[in-house]
Amino acid sequence: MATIYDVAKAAGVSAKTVSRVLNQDAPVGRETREKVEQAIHALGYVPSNAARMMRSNRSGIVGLITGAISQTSDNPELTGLPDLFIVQGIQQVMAAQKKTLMIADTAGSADNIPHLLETFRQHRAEGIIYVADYHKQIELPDTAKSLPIVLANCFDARATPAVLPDDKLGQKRLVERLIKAGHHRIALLRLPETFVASDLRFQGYCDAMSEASIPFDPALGPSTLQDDDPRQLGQLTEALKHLLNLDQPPTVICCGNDKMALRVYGILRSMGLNIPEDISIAGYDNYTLIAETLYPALTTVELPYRDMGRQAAELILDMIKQSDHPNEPALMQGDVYWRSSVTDFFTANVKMFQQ
Amino acid sequence: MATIYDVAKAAGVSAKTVSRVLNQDAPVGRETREKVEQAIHALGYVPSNAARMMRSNRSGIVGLITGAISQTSDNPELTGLPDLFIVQGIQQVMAAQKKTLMIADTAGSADNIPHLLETFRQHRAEGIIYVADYHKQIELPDTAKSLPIVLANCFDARATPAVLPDDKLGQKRLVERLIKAGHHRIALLRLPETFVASDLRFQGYCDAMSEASIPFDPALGPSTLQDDDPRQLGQLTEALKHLLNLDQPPTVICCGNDKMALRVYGILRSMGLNIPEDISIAGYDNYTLIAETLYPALTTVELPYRDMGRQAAELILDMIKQSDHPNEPALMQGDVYWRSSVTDFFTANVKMFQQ
DNA sequence: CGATGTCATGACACCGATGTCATAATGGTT
DNA sequence: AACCATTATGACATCGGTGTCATGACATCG
Repeated sequence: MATIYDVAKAAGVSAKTVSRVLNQDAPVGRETREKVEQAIHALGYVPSNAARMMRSNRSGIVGLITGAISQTSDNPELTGLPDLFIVQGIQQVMAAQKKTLMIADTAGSADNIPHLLETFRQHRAEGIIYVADYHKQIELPDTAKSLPIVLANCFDARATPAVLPDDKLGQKRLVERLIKAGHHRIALLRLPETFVASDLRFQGYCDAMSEASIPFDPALGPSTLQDDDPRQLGQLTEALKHLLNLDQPPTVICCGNDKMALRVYGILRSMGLNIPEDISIAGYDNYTLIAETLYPALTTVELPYRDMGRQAAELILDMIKQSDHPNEPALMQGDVYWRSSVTDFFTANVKMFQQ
Repeated sequence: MATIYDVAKAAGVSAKTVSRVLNQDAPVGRETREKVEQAIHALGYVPSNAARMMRSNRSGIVGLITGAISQTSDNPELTGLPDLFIVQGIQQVMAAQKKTLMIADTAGSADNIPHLLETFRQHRAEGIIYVADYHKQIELPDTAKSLPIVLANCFDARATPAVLPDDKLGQKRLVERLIKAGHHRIALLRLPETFVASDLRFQGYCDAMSEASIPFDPALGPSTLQDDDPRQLGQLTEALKHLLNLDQPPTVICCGNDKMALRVYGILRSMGLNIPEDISIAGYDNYTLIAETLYPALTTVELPYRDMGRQAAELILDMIKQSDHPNEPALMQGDVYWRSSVTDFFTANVKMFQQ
């Protein structure tokens, strides 16, 4: 590998002049510059980041940790899907700022974290972002104190700067939109309570209902499911039967997430019900693979992963520059995606009048 | 940040002795070692990778590129989902070998690649892995010649070492398993022909059929869909109607992927058909979010992403060590996941006898 | 015309590790 | 006792860049 001295010799100048050409931090004669540039090209010279870093003490590296961090063992199948969007958002900002992202995965065990941090420190990473696979509380090891750190899609008890989805507002907006479409009997199938999002979305649901002066009906509200997997199907069937057998059954069911909506589609159809003619369905996450593939396409709320990534990246860059960090987590808003799984009674009426 | 000299001073020894303690490459007196270790701990000293690298010239860094690389513009929504599993597989191997992964994304444009490579070179990455989001052919810019490089989930015309899913064998195994379950009339809804996997899986289908001496029926075989999105629903409905109206309709339909199977579920149900009582469905990808969530759960073939990642990582490490590279792409096998969306006539018979 | 300022360039030290070589002390051998 | 091998340690150069300072050549200004 060619060095700056090789280039200097080839161009007949000093190493420092080559350095100046590279960094454009001091005037260089046009003729000299061209000679140097030719030499660089001819030798295929690429400056060594390591050597640069030795003097400047600025690595330009940001560390990124994904995977398990809390002690509660997650479902390994579940992890790792949507966080990629967060990583992409982070990448965008980092690339624009000429920072380099160094990525590491806990491989499912929080025990690896200290070692990962050690590696990042060796590379003199300027800051660290930890990305969780879904909105949750975590606990960082004490080792992670010395470096600026930002949490994405998670938070801890020590008010470490965090970027979170605004689940409350998202659910509220969805329910508001449903009400605007003429729905009053709105059921909510909640995620298991172990999920932070479960309670927040329930609050959003309640807020929207009370602001529209629709009294809260316990029969519609708090159906909470226990497990995430196989047995859920039975619970879900029970919950749906319960809702459909009410004196005033709901006109729309909000599912805890798009995956649950996918299951609900299947169950309702096996009961012979059509969506949205017989009942409307909404999800949460805007997991496009599901939401857009389902027939009819699913009305849902976006989890703004890319925005969260971008925000987290900008936050960590700020913290690196000014070592000044916010106390409140940043809440990122997600849009409602209105698709054909929900009947809009007013649009329907308009159509009827037009006919 | 403390340096090795700070540690040396604190411990009352020379820097070189600290270095020896760190690297355990020469004997150090027990008492001295303990003093040094205490000093390291007290100062929170972490050796600088940059300084190390200057002497050793071994960075321990492997570069990873994800995202668009070919000129054909991909659907940005589609990209970036499953490749994370490949990245996880790579990570596992790298962590075990104490290598560090530096990740970069093309942000949807192949034009960024030269710049990414430049960055990797600056960090003196020892090799590069490029990960594609689905099995496809790509073309690397000429810049990517000097470094060892491995392609994962893609290949090029220059026989760059690659790791690919064995789509042909996967489809063959699935069809063999279907035949073993008593199916003879097996339909195949192919992916659009622009996908490399489309043809390979068709070959696998043909191989399995001919080895079982089932004559190829063009009415069942080559339904190829055009687009990936909205209009597909219409095409899919047409194709299904065509299949169901045959004199001898198929007993099972193999879908190009799990996403297509998800659509097929919806269409068939809106036609009033039950799965698998009226007709069996199989997918491809083992996209668990779909395959396990659907009711009934979907029989499908795994795309062995984690294995591919591991294989790619081992390959690049070999190439770094021995600069000896294979000419044939490594084909990774994926298992058949047998779930309840396909009727097994023999198991069914056994049950009937037992009743 | 001398003083001052800007441009263009080079010499040299330094960043923080580690490889090489030197040195001193210890213990075992002949 | 003289010699050698081994252990334990330090001095110093070096990796490849960049910061600091010095130098010479012009141009500008009062």
